[in-house]
Amino acid sequence: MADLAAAGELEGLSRKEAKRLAADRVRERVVSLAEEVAAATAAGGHGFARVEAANGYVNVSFDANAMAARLIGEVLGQGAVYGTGAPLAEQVMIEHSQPNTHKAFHVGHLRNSCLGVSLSRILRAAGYAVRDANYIGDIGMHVVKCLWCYERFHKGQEPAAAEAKGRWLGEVYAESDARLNFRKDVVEFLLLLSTEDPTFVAAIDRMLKYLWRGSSQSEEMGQDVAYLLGRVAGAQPIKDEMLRDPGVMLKFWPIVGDQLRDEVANPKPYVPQDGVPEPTTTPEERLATWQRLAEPMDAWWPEVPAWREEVKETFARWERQDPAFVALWTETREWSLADFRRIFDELGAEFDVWFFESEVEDEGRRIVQDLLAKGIAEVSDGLPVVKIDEKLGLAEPTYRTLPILRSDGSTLYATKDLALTKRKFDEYGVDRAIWVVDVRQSLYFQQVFKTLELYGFEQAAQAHHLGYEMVRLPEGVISSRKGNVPVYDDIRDAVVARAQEIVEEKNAGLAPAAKAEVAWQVAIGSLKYAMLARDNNKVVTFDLDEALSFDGHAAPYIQYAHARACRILEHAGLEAEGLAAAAGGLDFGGELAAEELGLLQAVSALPEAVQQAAAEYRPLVIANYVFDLARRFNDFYHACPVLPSAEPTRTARLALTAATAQALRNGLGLLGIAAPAAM
RNA sequence: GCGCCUGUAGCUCAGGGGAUAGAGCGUUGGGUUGCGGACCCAAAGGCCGCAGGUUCGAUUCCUGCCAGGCGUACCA
Repeated sequence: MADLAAAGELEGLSRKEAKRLAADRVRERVVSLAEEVAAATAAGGHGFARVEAANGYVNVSFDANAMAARLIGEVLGQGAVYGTGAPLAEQVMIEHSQPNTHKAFHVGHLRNSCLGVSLSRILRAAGYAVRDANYIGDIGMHVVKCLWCYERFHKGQEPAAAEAKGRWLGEVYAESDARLNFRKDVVEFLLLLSTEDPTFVAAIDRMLKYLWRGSSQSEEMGQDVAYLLGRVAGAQPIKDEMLRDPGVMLKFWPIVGDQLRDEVANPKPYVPQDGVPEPTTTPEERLATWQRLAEPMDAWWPEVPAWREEVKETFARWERQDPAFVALWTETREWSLADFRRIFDELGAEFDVWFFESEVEDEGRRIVQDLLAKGIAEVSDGLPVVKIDEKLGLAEPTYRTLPILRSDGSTLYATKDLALTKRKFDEYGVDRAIWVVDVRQSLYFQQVFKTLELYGFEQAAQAHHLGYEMVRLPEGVISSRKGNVPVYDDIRDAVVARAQEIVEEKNAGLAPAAKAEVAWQVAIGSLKYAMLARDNNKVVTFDLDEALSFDGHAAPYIQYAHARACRILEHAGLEAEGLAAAAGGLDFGGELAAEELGLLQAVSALPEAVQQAAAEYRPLVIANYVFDLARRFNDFYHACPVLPSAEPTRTARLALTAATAQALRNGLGLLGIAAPAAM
C-alpha cells in the first residue's frame, strides 16, 4: 500500500477503497508467482500426480485412485461404525426433553428432543460413554392448576380411550390457564388499546359517558369510570382489583366491542407520530381478540378471584399430601406419561434414566439446610438464597442471587435441580453433565453450577447448559393462552398425511406397507431435519406449509440420494462385502472426474464432522455434512454413469456408490433420521 | 444499569483469517431413445448492520456504536 501511495494512486480514495485497490494489486502479483512455483515444481519431478496454479494458490494432487481405493475400503470395511471415534473414558449425561405432565407436548419440546437425541448419538459416536436422562416435571403449580380445573369443571369427562387422555389433560391445563388469567388478559388488552390505538383513546371519554348513563350510577361505578378514564387516557396499566363494581367490566366490554367494530368498518390511514410506536396489531386482530375475550366474559370475569382462591386451596392439598388428591395426581400423571412414552418412541428417543421432580424435593430441602449450615446460603428477605457474586467476591453483578427455597418452605425449580445434579454426580459418577434446555434459562444454570461448585462439586465446572432458542410461528410468539401452540400430534399428523400423498404420487408401485413406512420416515425425518438444520442460538420459525414441502434443503433430498444409491447397488446385485473385498484393487480408469473427487472428499469428511459436532455440541454440523454429501452424490450420479460404464470403472464407481450410501446412512443416523432403501 | 444472543441474496438460513462469500425457497429459461425427474443445469439477485483496530490479508478475530430479541431473588 505504501508503494501505491508513493505512486500517487491512492489520491482521492477512501481508506476502504484504498485497501481494496492494494489488495487487487497484491492478488495480481500472487497469481503470477503461483504460476511460476507450479511450473518449477512440476518440472522438478516431486512425485505429485498433478501440480497446478489457481488464483494465486498452488494445488498439488496425489494419486487419487490409490487414495480412493483406500478410503472406500475403509468405509465399506467399517460399515455402520465408519465415522466413529475411539472410546473415551469420560462419563457424560445428557438431560433433555423434560416435558411437564398435565401439559401438551408441543413444537418447543420437539426441538429439544431432536437436539437431545442427535447430540447423544453424536457424542456416543465420538467415543464418549453417554447416558440419556429425562427429567419429567410431574409436580408444580401447573399440575395444581390443571387438576383444579379438572375437578371443578371436567371430572369424569375424560375420553375413554387411554391413548387420548394425556392430550386431553393438556387441553384442561390450557383452559385452567385461560380461566385464571382471564382478568389479566382483559386488562392487558385494554392497555394495548390505550398504547397503540389512538382512535380508541380518543373515544374513551364518549364510551365511558355511555357506560355511565346506561348504569345504576352508584358511587363505586363513578369511581371505576374515573379510574378507567385516567388509566386509558394515560396509557397506564389497569389493575382489576382496583375496580370497585364487579359488574363494570361486563357493561363496559360491549361498548368496547362497538368501538372496535366501528374502527374496522371505518378504517383510518395510519399516520406515524413522533414518540408513538408503530402498532403491533391491526384493527381486525384487535376485534378478534376482543371477541375471544367477550365470549366467556360474563361467566368468567366475576369468578376469577374465587377461582384463584380455590387454586391456593388445591395447592395446600398437595402440600399436605391429601390422600385423595395424591391419588388423583398419580392417576392423571400416568395419562401424560403414557403419552410421552409413545411420543419418545415415535421420535426414537431412548432414555437410560428417568428423573421426576416429585422424587427430588426432599433431598433438595436437605441440601438447602446443608448450604445454610455451611454458610454458603443465607436467609434474606425471608427465604434461603445464595448470594453468588458476594461469595465469589465479584463486584459487578454477574451471577447475582439464586433463591433456593420459597419463604413458605415449598420447593423451587432450583431446589430440585441442586438435588438432581448432586445425584448425577454421586450416584451416576457423571464427569460431564449436559442440559438441553431453553436458552432463557442460561443465567439460572450458571447460578446452579456455581452454587454446586461452592458446595464442593468440582464436576460442576464441567457442567454445560446447551441452550437453544425458542420455536416461533410465522404469526408470532407461541402462547398457551392465545391457544396457538402447535401440539406435536397435530403437526405430525399433518406432515405424515402430506408425505403419504407424495409417496403415492411419486412411487405408486410400492407395496402398501412400504408406502406407509416410507411416508412415516420421510415425515418424521423432515420434521427432525427442520429442527436440526438451524443453529441452536437461532429462533426457528415453524411454518407448517414449509414443513409440508419436502423439496430442497430438507431430509427427503438426502434420503432420496440414499435411496437412489441403494437402487443402483440393487441393480448391480453386488453386496457391500463383495465390493469391500474388491476395494484394494479399485481402478477408476485413468484420471478421476471432478465429481468423483468431490464425492470422495465428502465421504472422507464424516469422521472429522463427527468430532467437530461433538466438540461444539452441534448437530447442525452433521445436518450440513449430510446435505453436502447428498448434493455431491447427485453431481456424481449425473456426471458419471455407474452401471453402463466399462470395467474396471464400473466396479470402482459401484464401490464409491456403496461407500456413499454407508456414509449417508451413518450421518442420518446421527441425526436420528431413517434412511429408506427405496422411497 | 448489567449480562447473553442475533444482524450475510427478495425470504429462510449455512459458512468462515486466505481463491470469484454459498445453499434452499421464490423469479426467469433449459434438461428424460441413460442407474427412478422427490433430480440436475443456467440466469438474475450481496458495502457479509455501521465505524475503527490487529494482520501481508478481515465478511470471519478485537473494541465501540446502531438495530432487534432474551435474561436479570421466592415462574419453570
